[in-house]
Amino acid sequence: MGGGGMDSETHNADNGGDERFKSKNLEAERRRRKKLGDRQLELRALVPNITNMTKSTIITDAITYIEELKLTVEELGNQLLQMEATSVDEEKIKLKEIDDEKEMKKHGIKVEVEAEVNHICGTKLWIRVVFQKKRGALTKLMEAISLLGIDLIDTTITTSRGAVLFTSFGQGIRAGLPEADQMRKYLLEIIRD
Amino acid sequence: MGGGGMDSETHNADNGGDERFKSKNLEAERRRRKKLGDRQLELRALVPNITNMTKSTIITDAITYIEELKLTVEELGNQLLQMEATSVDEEKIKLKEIDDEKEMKKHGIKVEVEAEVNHICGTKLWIRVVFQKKRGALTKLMEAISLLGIDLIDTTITTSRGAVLFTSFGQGIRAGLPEADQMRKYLLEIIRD
DNA sequence: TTAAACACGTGAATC
DNA sequence: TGATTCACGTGTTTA
Repeated sequence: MGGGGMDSETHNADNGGDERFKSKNLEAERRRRKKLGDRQLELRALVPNITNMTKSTIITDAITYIEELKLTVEELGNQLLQMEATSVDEEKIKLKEIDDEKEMKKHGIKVEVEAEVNHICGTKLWIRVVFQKKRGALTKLMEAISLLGIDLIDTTITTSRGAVLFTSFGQGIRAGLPEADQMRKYLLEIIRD
Repeated sequence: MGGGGMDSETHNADNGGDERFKSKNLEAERRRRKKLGDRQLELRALVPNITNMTKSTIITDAITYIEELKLTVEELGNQLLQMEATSVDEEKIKLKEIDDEKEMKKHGIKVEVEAEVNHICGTKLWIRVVFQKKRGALTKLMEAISLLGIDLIDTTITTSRGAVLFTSFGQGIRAGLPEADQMRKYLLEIIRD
């Protein structure tokens, strides 16, 4: 930590222990340097990727760090935008489902799920299911019916005011078809989820 | 732009017009200052919110800017994480779709396939599919239609002599409904596989 | 030793 | 004016 450029040759032998000249801004300049040094230290502490301790490199590292952060922000923003764009449809669907639910309630359809299974003759049967419209519900219902071993001969599906009416005439393909009431309860469970 | 702290009192009258002393590192120090100044300028150019042109404030502004960027990155990351968490279902659906496709190929419906998709008005459309009866085929078809973003308003399914006639009146729930012919080909692929 | 980095005190400039 | 900032040349330290 060397002394400054203050002229060291003009040593004052005549002035004794007194100070030589003392610029007015000497102390102020010291404060300024101190402050600046502190700032640089703070900046250095904030930047993670430090290549060197020198003053120039601190600033350089800070620059590269800022650029990295900017890039990261941009990338994240893009990803988020893309995500939002793709999930807009999902949101719409959900909103539509809510609308369906509200509409259904508005029209006083209180019965959430209703199922009826009737044997007709032999393995022939008749199914009627009423439920609130919901994504995947119909597919699950048909899958369940298929798993019960029922072949759908003639089916009508009608959607109205957020409700779905499923009516079908079918036939069991296996010998041991379950009881009607059992099937009904099973289908109810499926639809109720 | 004043001259430096070089001792001005030790003025050399004897050396005439020649340079006075010229420290060895004078030029190097000039280069160093130049470089440092350039870095600071670069940093200043990179930071948008500049409160003051002074050297200290440039660094201060850079610090606050970095902190802002960090915060922004964190926020965006959290949002993205949340979004990804909510869109996991979407991924699951897609994976399930692939699985179902494989399973469908295992079951296989190879003959007698016919599909027709007609736009009616806006997102409303009419679908007709004829195919050979096979276990699970109907379920897959309905799931495919659901995946296309089509709400089935009114549907009739009739089975006769091993063939299935599927007729439906539906409506797209998403904005970007594919072209009729495209959907037709998609349904054909689903059924044929 | 050389070369680079640094802190210092100072004069000038800016507000 | 007075307070503050800056660039400069220098001596010293460090690698």
